[in-house]
Amino acid sequence: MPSTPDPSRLPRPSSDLRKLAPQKDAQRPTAVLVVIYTVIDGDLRVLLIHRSAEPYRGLWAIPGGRLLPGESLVDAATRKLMDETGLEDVFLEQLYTFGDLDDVTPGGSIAVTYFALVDNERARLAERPDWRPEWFSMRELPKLAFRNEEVLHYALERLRNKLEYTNVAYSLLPGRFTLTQLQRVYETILARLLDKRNFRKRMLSLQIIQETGERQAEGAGRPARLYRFRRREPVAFS
Amino acid sequence: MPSTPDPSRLPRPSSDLRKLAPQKDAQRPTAVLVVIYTVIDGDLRVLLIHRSAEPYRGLWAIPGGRLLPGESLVDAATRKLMDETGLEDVFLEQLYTFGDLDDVTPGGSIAVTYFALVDNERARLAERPDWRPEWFSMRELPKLAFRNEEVLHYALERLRNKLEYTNVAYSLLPGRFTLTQLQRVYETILARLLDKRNFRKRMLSLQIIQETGERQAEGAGRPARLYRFRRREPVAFS
DNA sequence: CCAAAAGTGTTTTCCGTACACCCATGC
DNA sequence: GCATGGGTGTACGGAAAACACTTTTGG
Repeated sequence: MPSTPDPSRLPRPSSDLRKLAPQKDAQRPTAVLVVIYTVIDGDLRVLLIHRSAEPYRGLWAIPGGRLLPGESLVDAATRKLMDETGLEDVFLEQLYTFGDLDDVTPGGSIAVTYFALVDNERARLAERPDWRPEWFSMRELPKLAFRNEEVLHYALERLRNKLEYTNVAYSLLPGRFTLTQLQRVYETILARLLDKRNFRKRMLSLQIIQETGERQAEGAGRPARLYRFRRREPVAFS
Repeated sequence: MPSTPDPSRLPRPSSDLRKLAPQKDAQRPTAVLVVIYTVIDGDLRVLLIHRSAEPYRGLWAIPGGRLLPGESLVDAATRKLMDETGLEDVFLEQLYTFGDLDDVTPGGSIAVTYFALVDNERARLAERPDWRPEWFSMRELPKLAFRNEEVLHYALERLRNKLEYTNVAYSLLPGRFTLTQLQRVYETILARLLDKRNFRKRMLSLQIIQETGERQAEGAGRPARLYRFRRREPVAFS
């Protein structure tokens, strides 16, 4: 964006700068990355892409790519998410913009990162021989390209925060779910056990979920009530 | 950043794209903007630059500019802050990355925004006839360029949040200050009155400030004790 | 002595946490 | 009838919120 130029520092003729570093640096390349999380088997997992070419061939990376002409940032993130999971109406939020991930491109590049939460049951991973997507447990990450560890850990921190004071979990669960399922999701992401009674009390008092009237039996044991989120869009508490 | 290319959607020969929209869009120009807040006379103010050239000549805009070759994002923000205020060791944090502010540059541009908090007493605004900087009350903003209103309101929201659970106020006050001064800063930013006793109890119990042993009398009235922040760097509570 | 600003405690309410047993169903 | 998972209430402690008067100084 042009915005305000920089006429303050005096002894810096902009023509000189232009000569030293033309387009290349003034227009550093920009990519959009999307950290996609899901919960499978009580395990927080992240979608990574197997790199089939240099740089970092053979390592794994957060899905992402360049902006298309005329495409907005969030549209690019939405498109990547759709490409990789087939999903669209899920939680997706800008995370952070990194200027220091890329140690390969001369002059560096800029990565605008987003993070998304998907219900594993609904996600359909793209099937391709190269640039293959795969879910990885956050507890056993493979070797990553482009300092992507940093992005993943930052995203996890944000996810944990969001979980505490918003209803983002809606995006990790099917339309109807039991309170135990919901609690498992929370426990998985927060990496600690929660008290069943306190958890239920809190979820119900926050008014973010409601009973459906339906029940679901799984194997032995008393059938569980099914609930749904009142709103399937981000809502912050208090 | 190159990261994972996008080999998923098949019928899109990249050579065609290149023809339709060459460098221009694949490397959309990037600027760094810095929202700089201060508190003057119980008023939250923001530093704006008077635009001396098109586009949006005569309107006011958030200070910002292009990245220099090899410069990191935070370095660019730090440099802008220094250029405009002469200050360096103040609170500065990335805010958000906007892709939709610029309705002038063909193909758009990307604005990575930061926000900073400065002590008005220490700030020395750049003196220049053109691109003149000036403090504006957030309650009486002038006509702004580039949808900058959106950025300012988002920044204010973040500032209010940060104020509640971090010590960022250190960056808005001189090294020594009275509890009443501190309370005024909080009230100004939060736009509501606070209870003196509860405020003091909280500030002291959080252990973020400490007595200096000094006192300060201003006009009539009992002299106030002077305090300082224990740490002049961002710290989150609890 | 009076105006002006600093400083100080107690009570109540609310929320988070700790904690253990009964209920409904399948096999 | 027993194993399995679902479902429930109460007591405690700490933090936030409400609320009014005394103290110290300058003029």
